[in-house]
Amino acid sequence: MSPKQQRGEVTADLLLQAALRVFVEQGEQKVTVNAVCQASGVSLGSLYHHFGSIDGLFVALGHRWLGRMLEELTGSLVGARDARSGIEAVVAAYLRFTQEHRDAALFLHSSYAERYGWAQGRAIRDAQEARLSPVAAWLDPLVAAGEIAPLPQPLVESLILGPVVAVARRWLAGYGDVDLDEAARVLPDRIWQALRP
Amino acid sequence: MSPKQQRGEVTADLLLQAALRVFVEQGEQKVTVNAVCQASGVSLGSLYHHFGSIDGLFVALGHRWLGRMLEELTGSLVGARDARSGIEAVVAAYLRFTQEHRDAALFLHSSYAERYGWAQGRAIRDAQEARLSPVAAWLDPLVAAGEIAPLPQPLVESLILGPVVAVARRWLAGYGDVDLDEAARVLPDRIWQALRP
DNA sequence: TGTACATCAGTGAACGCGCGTTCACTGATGTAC
DNA sequence: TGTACATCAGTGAACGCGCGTTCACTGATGTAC
Repeated sequence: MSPKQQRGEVTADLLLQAALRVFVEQGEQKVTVNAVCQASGVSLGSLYHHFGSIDGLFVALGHRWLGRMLEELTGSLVGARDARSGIEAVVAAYLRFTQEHRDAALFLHSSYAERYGWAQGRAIRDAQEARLSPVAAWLDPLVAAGEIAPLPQPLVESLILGPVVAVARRWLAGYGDVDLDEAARVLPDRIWQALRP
Repeated sequence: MSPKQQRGEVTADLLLQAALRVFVEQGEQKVTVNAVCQASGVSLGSLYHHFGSIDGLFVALGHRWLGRMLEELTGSLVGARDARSGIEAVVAAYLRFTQEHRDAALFLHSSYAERYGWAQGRAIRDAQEARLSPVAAWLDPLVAAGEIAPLPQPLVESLILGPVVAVARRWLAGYGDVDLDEAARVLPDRIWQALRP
């Protein structure tokens, strides 16, 4: 299924880009094979050649952007020495990604993630755990070392990512009542206050 | 459109219940007119008589449950004297609602809310503001009085509801790694630490 | 370097299915006198 | 209390549209010798 020639890669990329564009501009319901083909200039047959089905296209789109998002989060944690700086890094990375890839962030925050998980059955578990994996893996030793309050891991994660996701969703909704830069400045300290031992 | 006879109300209720059931059991995609009619034992024509369209049914379902949820949150704040007790009340109310109405909570946390908003155009603004309205209205004077840290209102809301929503979503996903009762016990204090002046 | 062949990539007409919706109708309920 | 009538509620066959998918085919690219 993965392209073996360069032009194949280009075509697949055109389709993925078009799918995201249609999703953002026209809504999830309108992401049909015809709409994507028309928006990309690629033929119907090519879509099936590369992705097998419209669901396959969705899965590939989610895979691509979830992967890129995770890279950002993982990368942001590499240089973090203590809990505080790590929290700051993750918050900043999440909000920066949201700002720089608004379309993809809208897609990732949509119901797609759920259906993607459902369709994949067990994969929902892995996918979801993978999603939080870099953050969770980074947190575990800190909680054990007493640098973070002794709470169950899911609660720690929720206290960190919950406010960030909420702010991101609000910004994505486009009310204009949220400033991501300000949030990146203000939130880490507040979140840290919630987590200190 | 609203029923004028008792049996009409019963029928409409059967349809709303069936729609939620199909949504939870078979997924958003499968909530079709035929599926809902079959699950409810109500005829196709009746669905259209009461709701006008499948979208109308969705809108009514969202309206019903969003309303009930807001009632819970609003009610929980009536007896709250200070910021701490208010936070505790809201967190408890949100998690209790999630636990007691798992199906409805799944629906409310789905992408439906977004499409509902999109379809209604401007109403997205009102709906979303209405959603946070009880909490926001209760917060404003507290921030002004210096009982809560001087942050923009959206950030305060995100710091309160963000972790709660994150925990609720995680519980709804069914990994079984989250205990809502424990969360209701632990989270309020942590959230309060994040918000104290 | 040239030729033959296999594989990959791209195309678009055609198909069938299931969706949302309509409509003409029957039956139940409420109301006026 | 009884009767006539209007409105509300319920029914399901029928329709048309657009969806995802298939398929037989052409063209491009890579490879073996």
